[in-house]
This record gives sequence, structure tokens and C-alpha cells, in this order.
Amino acid sequence: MNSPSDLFDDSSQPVRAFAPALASADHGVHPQPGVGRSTHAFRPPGFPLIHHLLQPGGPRRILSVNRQQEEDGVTVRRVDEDIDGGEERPVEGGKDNLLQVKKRHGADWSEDALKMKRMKLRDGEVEERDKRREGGRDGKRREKEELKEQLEEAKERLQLLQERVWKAFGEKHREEEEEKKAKQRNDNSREGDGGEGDEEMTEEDEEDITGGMYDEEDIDGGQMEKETFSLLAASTFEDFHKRKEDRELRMERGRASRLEGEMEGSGMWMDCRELLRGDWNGGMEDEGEEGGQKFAQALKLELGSAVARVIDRVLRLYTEMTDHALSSPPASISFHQPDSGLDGSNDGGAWVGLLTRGRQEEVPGGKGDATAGHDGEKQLQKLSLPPGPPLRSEPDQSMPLAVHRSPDTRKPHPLLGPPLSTHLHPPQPNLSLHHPPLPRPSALPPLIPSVPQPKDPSSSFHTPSSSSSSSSSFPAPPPPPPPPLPLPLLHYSMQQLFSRSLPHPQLHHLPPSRKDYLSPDSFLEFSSPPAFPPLSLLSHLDPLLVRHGGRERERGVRGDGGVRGGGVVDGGELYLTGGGSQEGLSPCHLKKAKLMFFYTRYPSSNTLKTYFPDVKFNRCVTSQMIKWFSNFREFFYIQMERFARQAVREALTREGASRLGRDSQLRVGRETELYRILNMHYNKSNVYQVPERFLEVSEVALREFYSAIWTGRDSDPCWKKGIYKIICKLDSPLPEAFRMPGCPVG
DNA sequence: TCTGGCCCTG
DNA sequence: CAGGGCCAGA
Repeated sequence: MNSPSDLFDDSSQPVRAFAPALASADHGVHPQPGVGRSTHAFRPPGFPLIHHLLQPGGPRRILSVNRQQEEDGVTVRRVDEDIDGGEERPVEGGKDNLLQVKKRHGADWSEDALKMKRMKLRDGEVEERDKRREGGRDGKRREKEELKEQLEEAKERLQLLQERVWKAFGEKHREEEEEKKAKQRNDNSREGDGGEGDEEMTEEDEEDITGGMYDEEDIDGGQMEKETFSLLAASTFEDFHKRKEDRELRMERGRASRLEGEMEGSGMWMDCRELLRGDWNGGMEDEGEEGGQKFAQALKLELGSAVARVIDRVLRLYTEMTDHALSSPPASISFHQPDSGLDGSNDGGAWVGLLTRGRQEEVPGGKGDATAGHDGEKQLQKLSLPPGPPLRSEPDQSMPLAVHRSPDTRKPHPLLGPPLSTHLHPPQPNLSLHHPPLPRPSALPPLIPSVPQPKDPSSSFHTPSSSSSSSSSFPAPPPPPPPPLPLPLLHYSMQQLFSRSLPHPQLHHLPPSRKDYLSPDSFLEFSSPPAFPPLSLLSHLDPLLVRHGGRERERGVRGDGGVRGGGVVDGGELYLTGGGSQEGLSPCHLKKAKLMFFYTRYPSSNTLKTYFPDVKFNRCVTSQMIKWFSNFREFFYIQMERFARQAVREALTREGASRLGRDSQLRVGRETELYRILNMHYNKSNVYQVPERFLEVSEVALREFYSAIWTGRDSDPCWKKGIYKIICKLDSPLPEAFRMPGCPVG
């Protein structure tokens, strides 16, 4: 029923058309319905670990996910295969030695755990059996001899096993284990014929226990635990051998207290110690299913905090890696001019500035002048110019607009001319690097005189020194507004998971990070304002904070304006339950729809139904949602036209610009006024990182409008239709995360 | 006739 | 953002 028109027929559904390429570009994994997954996108190291935890099903889904990754050629090997004793296969790609080590240890860990248990049991067990069978005193001596030998042998084997365990769990664990084992051995040799009953356990019993420890229910958690620990231990792994001898000595001496003291110093392993001391040992000593379950429980508990630490470290790592790269986001619509010669005042960068109006500090959620601009737009719409080149309409000085020509020398795309800004952001692997080339306006008008180029990350990436200048008659562009808060971006489900599994206060100050490294395939790229943790983390401090701070007043969506249909505050988090569907649309749905607009401007009814699973669709609801997107588009196009007209006016006021025309292009950077307005409108709370693809689409639209206006096509009453048609083909697949019912926090 | 898109208005 | 009018395609 996608009837209307030229724009929408199923065969040309842009979503499907772009699905294969886009899937791997923007989000890594967000297949279209019915389209196979594509996971070739960049994955930050450590991501698989984190990602699995983010799955709605929780860590339990790790196995299937790993399989998927393997199928997709990702380097992570199936962990369950290792457990099963699968032969050692080389890690494809060899991308990460750490992974290799981690996996290997994961395998060893389970085997060794079994062996160790048996070993411990066998020591006492053999002892006991032999003693009972041979009552004679001579026998006892011989027995002692044998026992000593066995003990020695056991020691060696234990040593080996413990080393392996240590590799997996870290040195501190090992020390702890050694300490325990030493005590145990002492007890055994001292008591001699002491224990009974429990130690009568057979190996079959042991098998049952260990089997229970790794049964299907717990295997995932255990696996995750191992992976986590392995990852954590990696840093200390290198000096393992150095310290090995020392540890052995200490073990010989049995200086438990000293070990204890050392262990106190490493807070990182505190939880692991508890795990071992309490549940691990408890599991072994108590035996039986309870022990296994206890152990499993401990693993699960520990999992959360361990993962948190991993994530914390990853965040920190990437933050450090990319701190400088993020320095100054770009902004301004630029007329890209590779061969610019006009101004040349600045690194060859010629700038056409339509003045950026003084930018107020960009406060998340702040209003700015977006609304004002919007109001003025309606008039602009009627301001169609007469046929022929658009003439100098009076410059609208009140319009904040930054138009510049970027000095960079990117190679022009055959169709697009110079590549879009995306290509200048190397540290944005998850962005739309693989999107199909965006169309370019057929006739680009001559360009505009240049002004100094404001800081533009995209261009400064190549010409870092090009930012400062004061060459043209235009005032130097004001400093770029704060970047769009490239801070810890957490999918709301991730936040939820985090806040549940990580009540640890230290996690409330996750270091600032960059979404580009953190947002894997299915992430909604939510960010938090600087210095603010994710809202759901804040919720641990004060649930009201989340509810109030995260609530956006949505007008006219519902009378009650509240969250309906299962909205709950779960553990202090504002989160819509995905349980049942609701008849009406909530502010959350509107918010989500707006975010979806970043990807799809023309969603079909089916798409909407797919991505709002918690909405009970009927004719009214469907049309309302369609109306929403219609309104979104309207706003979008109004802004495009507005800025295009302004750019045209600017161009006309500067003679000589005409020669620059061809290869120039309008750009929509993250610091342009246009971007700011769009972001304000669709992403008011600014918790979502606008996908690069949307900027590209905006650029296309802007250029199309510019071209049409410049060439006078706007005199045709239907002049916008062609532009609509172009834009509707640029829809991207929606990230999988949007399929989730619920409401984005923030 | 229905659906959905655009435009205009409030 | 919603309502209403208009239009076009199925």
C-alpha cells in the first residue's frame, strides 16, 4: 500500500536497496528484516564481550553471538568450542593476541578446574581408602611413603594446574589458591587418617558436580567470567613468569599472611578473591549441586562487576587514544573547494562565510534559536524567487548560518565531487563509510567567496593549522560550539544492564569516551552530557533525577503526557517495559520516532510496526505516526531550503565566486548551525549521537535545494518533488536496537 | 476507496 | 505537533 507516487513503491524501497552496504556501515549489525546479518564493521577490541552483555537476553546469549561472529569472520573464536575440547585452531586474523591468550586460558580454565578438584579429592580419597584397607602398622609406614610420593606428585601437578588457573584468573588468585592448597596439604599430611564421609566421594560424583557447574544454565556466565578475567589478567600476564619463582618460594614457606597482605593491595582482584574464597572453595568443600549453584551464582554476580571493569578500562583506553582526535568537531556548512584559489588566505582554504551568528553556549537541551528559525521559515517557503537565477534577496542577517569552503584536498568522487566529511573522520569506524555514494545536485551553482575557515575537525584533520585566520570581510567565525557531547554513549538497554549489574560507585564516573569506538552495531548511540554519567546510572543516586531530568515535555502526544502502557520505573530507571503493546503513542514513542528519523525519513507502515513492537497499531495510530514523520520531513526540508537560500544569497553577494563552482559542495558539519537546529529538533535531549549518515543526507538535501534555487527551478510549483524523491532514496536501515520496545532514557 | 504524502494553518 | 484539505497511486 505504499502507494503515493513515484516516491514509494516497494521495489524501490530505499531501505532494502541499501541494506547490504548500510548494514555494515553505520551500525555494524542491523540487518533489515529478512536480510542476513552483516558484521563486517569495525568492532572495537573488547566489544564482543561487552556487546554480548548488552543483548536483551543478557550474557546467556553469548554462545550464539559468538557463533555468529565466527560465521561472519570475526576473529573471536567460539568459546564453547574450547570448552568442548575442540582442537586448537589458529585465530583468524590474529588481530589480537590477547584474545588468543584469553581463549586459550578459557579452555584451560575449565579443564584445569576439573582436574584440580579431582586432585584435591583424590589426595584425601586415596589416603582414606588405603588406610582403611590396610590396617597394619608396617602398612602404614609404606603407606606414608606412598602418600609422600603422591603428595609430591600432586604438588607438581597442582603447581601446573595452578599456573594455568592463575593465567586465567590472575596472579592474585593463584596466590590465594596456593595458600589454600598449602594449608590443605598440611592438614592432610598431619591428620593422616582424619576425614571420612565427604571424602568418600567417587569420581563419578565429582563429574556430576563439575558437570553441574558447567551445565547449560551456567555455562554462559561461567564463560563470560572466564573471558572477563582473562581479559583483566592480561595486563599482569606478562610479568607472570618473572614472579613465578618468587611465588613458588613463598608457597614452599607457606607464608600465608604475607600473601594475604599482598593481595590486599590489589583491589582489582578483590572480588575474585571473594569468589574463590567463598563460593569456589565452598563449592568444592560442600560438594553437591549446591556448591555448583553457589559457584554459578558467584560467577554471575562477579560477572557484572568484572565486565564493568573491563568496560571501564576499554572506555579509558579509547578515550586516551582518541582524545586529541576529537578536539574540535567541525561545523558549518561548507562549500568545499579543493582547488580553491580565491581567498587563499589560509592554508589555501577559501571560506565563504555566511556568518555564523554568535553561538551561544550549546547546552544540551537548550533551546537556542531553533524555534525562531523555524518560525521564520514559513515565510521563506513562500519566497520563491522568480525564474532565472535567484537574485539578491535581502540577506537575512538574522539567520545564523555558517558556510565555508573547506580547504582540504580530498579527491572528488565521480558523482559527488569531494568526499563527504565522513571520510575525514577516521576514528568513526561505525559510521557510514560504506554507504553508497550520495547523489549530487545536477547543477551546482557557482560558489561563494570565501571566509576564514572555522575549526573543522574534518578539515583540520588534514590541515590542522588551518583553523585560524581573519582574512575576509567576515568576522572570524566564532569558536565552534561544544561538540555534540561525545561522551559515554550507552544504549538504554545497556545502561539498564549496567546499572543493574554495576552498583559500584566507581562506575559512576565512567571516563568520557567517544561513541565511535563504543557504539557497535546494535547500539543506539546515546551519549551523556559531559560530566554526567548515563542517566540510568544516575538513577542509582536518585531515581527522581532520572525521571525528571530525562523527561521531555511532549506536547499533544497524549493528554496525560505520561508514559503509558507499561511504563515503569524499574530499579530507578525510566524504562518502558516491552511486555504488552499499548494502543496510544507516548512521548517516548515520539522521541524514538525522532531518533529514527536520523535513519529513515520515509518509513513505511511496516517499518513502523516492526520498530514499535510495543505499540498496538490501528489505523489511527498508524496515521498518527506517519503524520509524525511527515512533520519531521517538513521541518527538515524547511531548514534545508532556508539554509540553501541563505547560501545562495551569500553567493550572490560575492562576485567572483562563480568560478569556484563546480567542485565545491555544501557541507553539513556537526558544528554548523543547521546541524544544531536539526539536532535540537530531533534529538532535543542530545543523548543520541547523530549518525554521520544523516549529516550526509542533509548535505545532499542542502545541495539539492541550493542547486534548485540557484538555477531558478524553484519557480516551478513542484520544484521540491525531485528533491523529495532523491532524499527518500537515502534512507538507511535502522539499527537493530530500535526494534526493542521501550523508550530511550534521556 | 484507501493510503500516504505535501501543504497550510493553528 | 495535529487537523484538514488536496492530490496521486494502487
